[in-house]
Amino acid sequence: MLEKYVKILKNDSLKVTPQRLEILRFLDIHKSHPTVDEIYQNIKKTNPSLSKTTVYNSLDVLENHGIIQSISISVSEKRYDIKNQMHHHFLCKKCGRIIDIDIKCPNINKVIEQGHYVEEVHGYFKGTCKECIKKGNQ
Amino acid sequence: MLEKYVKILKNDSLKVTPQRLEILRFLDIHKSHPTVDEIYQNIKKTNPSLSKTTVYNSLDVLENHGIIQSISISVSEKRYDIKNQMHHHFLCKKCGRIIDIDIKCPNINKVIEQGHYVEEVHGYFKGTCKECIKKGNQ
DNA sequence: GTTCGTGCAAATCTTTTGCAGTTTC
DNA sequence: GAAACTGCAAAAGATTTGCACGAAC
Repeated sequence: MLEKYVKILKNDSLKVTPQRLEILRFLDIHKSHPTVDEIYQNIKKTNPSLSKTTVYNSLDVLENHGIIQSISISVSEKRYDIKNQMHHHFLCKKCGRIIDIDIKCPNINKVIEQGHYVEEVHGYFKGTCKECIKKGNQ
Repeated sequence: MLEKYVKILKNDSLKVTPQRLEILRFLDIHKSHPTVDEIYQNIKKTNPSLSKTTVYNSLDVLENHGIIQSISISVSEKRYDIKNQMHHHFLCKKCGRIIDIDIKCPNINKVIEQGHYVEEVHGYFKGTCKECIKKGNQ
């Protein structure tokens, strides 16, 4: 898995550092849309010298190169996600989880018709997730 | 126009204060999706005693009662918007404007089919707006 | 008169900046 | 060896909290 990211970093002429690889590995394994602090705290366990500044720097660089994306689904902090095939997000207001929604890009053609050039589409849905409904979680 | 909002506040058994009315009036007139600070600075001009805490408090209350909505289209601060009929948002990466997009709710049925209960849908599009394309704004 | 809202100051939390030292290529 | 990256400490920016006073009903 790491070879894939080594290749991606090199292709973008970014330096391959252990910190960047750990962040990418973490995002690849944990599809939980973690916050900056969650990423930092977890990687710090095995790399105690890690600094939060590096996490911020790396996430910025990786996002600018389109390798990861940030999700700002109106919770206090930003969350991050590996940018694989296009998908959207559902925020459960009951349990707070953010769930991937794999549907086609919503009416993008209508926006293009209006004359704008569209590079990104983010669909954010909010409500109560399937599991919370089952559990009767109010 | 203010009568409309007096009625809405009373219906929700919220107290009708000049601060809340001014905030609602500001959001109703300026469809520019202002930040907390923009709202604060503008209303302060005519109501010098206004405090930013009150702006935060009022926006929270109004959002929780579904009268306004916040937009977190991955710019640093939250932005606010009167919640009228469903619409989505386009962020121009060149000029920074947020433009209302009046299209039908993107594939919401697909999400409902997956078993979730959907209350809100926010479509965020990013790219270059019509005007910036015309101007050749890079 | 009671409840709710406002405004101030201080605190908290997230993110950014400047810079010296280190690593990558 | 040059350019890029890391990590620390300090700064900045946004938002929240506690609380006394004031306004709304």
